[in-house]
Amino acid sequence: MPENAAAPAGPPAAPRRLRADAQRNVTALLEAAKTVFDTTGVDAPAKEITDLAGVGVGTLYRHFPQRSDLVKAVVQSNIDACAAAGPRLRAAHEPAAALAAWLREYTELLGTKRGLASALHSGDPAYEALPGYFLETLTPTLTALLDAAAADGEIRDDVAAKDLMFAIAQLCLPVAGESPGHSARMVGILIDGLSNGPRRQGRTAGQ
Amino acid sequence: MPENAAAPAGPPAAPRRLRADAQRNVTALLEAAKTVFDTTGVDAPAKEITDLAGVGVGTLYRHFPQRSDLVKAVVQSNIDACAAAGPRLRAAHEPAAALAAWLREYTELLGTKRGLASALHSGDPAYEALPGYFLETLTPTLTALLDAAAADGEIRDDVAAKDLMFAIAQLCLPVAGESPGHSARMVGILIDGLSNGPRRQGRTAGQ
DNA sequence: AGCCAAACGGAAAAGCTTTCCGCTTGATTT
DNA sequence: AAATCAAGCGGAAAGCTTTTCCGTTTGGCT
Repeated sequence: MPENAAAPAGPPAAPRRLRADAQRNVTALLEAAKTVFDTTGVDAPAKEITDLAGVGVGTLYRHFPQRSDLVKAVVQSNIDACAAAGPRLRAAHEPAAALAAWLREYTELLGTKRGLASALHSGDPAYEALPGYFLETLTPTLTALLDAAAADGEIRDDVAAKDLMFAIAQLCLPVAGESPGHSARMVGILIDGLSNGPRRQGRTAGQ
Repeated sequence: MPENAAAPAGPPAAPRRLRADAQRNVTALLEAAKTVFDTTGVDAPAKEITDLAGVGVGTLYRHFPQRSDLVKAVVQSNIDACAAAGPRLRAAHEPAAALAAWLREYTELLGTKRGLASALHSGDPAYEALPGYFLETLTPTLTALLDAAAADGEIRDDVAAKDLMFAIAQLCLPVAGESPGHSARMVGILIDGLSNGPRRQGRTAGQ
């Protein structure tokens, strides 16, 4: 029963329509936070984010009452972006290629956004809802991609979206002493393993 | 002037022997931290810990220069305790029973000490060494238990310690919307699956 | 134009971690 | 047993961060 309009993947939960400048600031903050989290880490001081966004701290805390609300919003935004990539890739590529490309994007979501993994596992009650959001948002996307590729006969049809998501998540867990690209390489092999067709070289390994 | 001395499984790294009262305080702090982390969470203020331990903050920071050092020490202590349980259980029970009991202890280590999982996955460089310590310490313990039970023919002999450890760790990852006992139940099933003997009821399910 | 609630900025408050230093005390020597 | 003194202690204060507060600005509306 969300009756409010225009809140694509909003920050916390917007009960009323935001003023134009406020909406702009929220977007700027989210963007800045994404950048800073990737650069300095999730523990970066709020000041760094507000400076980059060009707003005062008061503005940050108006929209994200707690620091964790901002982290949560960024993670959700990353998840949303990954989900949105599904239809886009499907429109631009053949089913199997779209699937492979999306899985690489998903891998990157897990591997490069350190904040995501730690938020998911932190045990902090503020992030309790995230794993659920993660699954609810991404499972349909992957299911659609899998179904399309399976319908074409390009890949095996006995893999459930959720299983694949978990398996890749598992592969992306950081293991002490492995080079950074290790996870991506393993996932590449897994992706190749989905294929029904003849072995192709360089499809998932190269960029 | 021999400055090297015994440091059983000390806090950070003790280059010289501690004075008796200092040793007592370190122990008290570790004990207090364990309690507080389990109660209030890993983010509990240091004050709560020093109060419970009955020491001043200065004392805490003398022994654990950074907050993360204390967390690290507690995690290591938990790992050590789990490792120490191996020989103890082996002495007190038959091989297969000892193995099952130890795996339950290991499950508890993963499941109830929220701090461990989040420290392992946090990405904070302060905890980088922990996954390695975890494996190095627990793998030999489990290997010994497995070998003993396998030698008796009580369990299958085609399971490597590391694989089992990872599998259980995987089962213990928190999944949104599952009851708290879910992980333990699943692990119980896995443990039963190791057995070569006739199905027994209530061995791993009950407490 | 003029109104005013929404939104802003940033100073101040609150809270945590970490440092500092004068005082206390366990161990050692005499 | 007393003296000595470096190791160790406690807690006040410094340094950072997050969070609150409030006077000022401004977008949306009439």
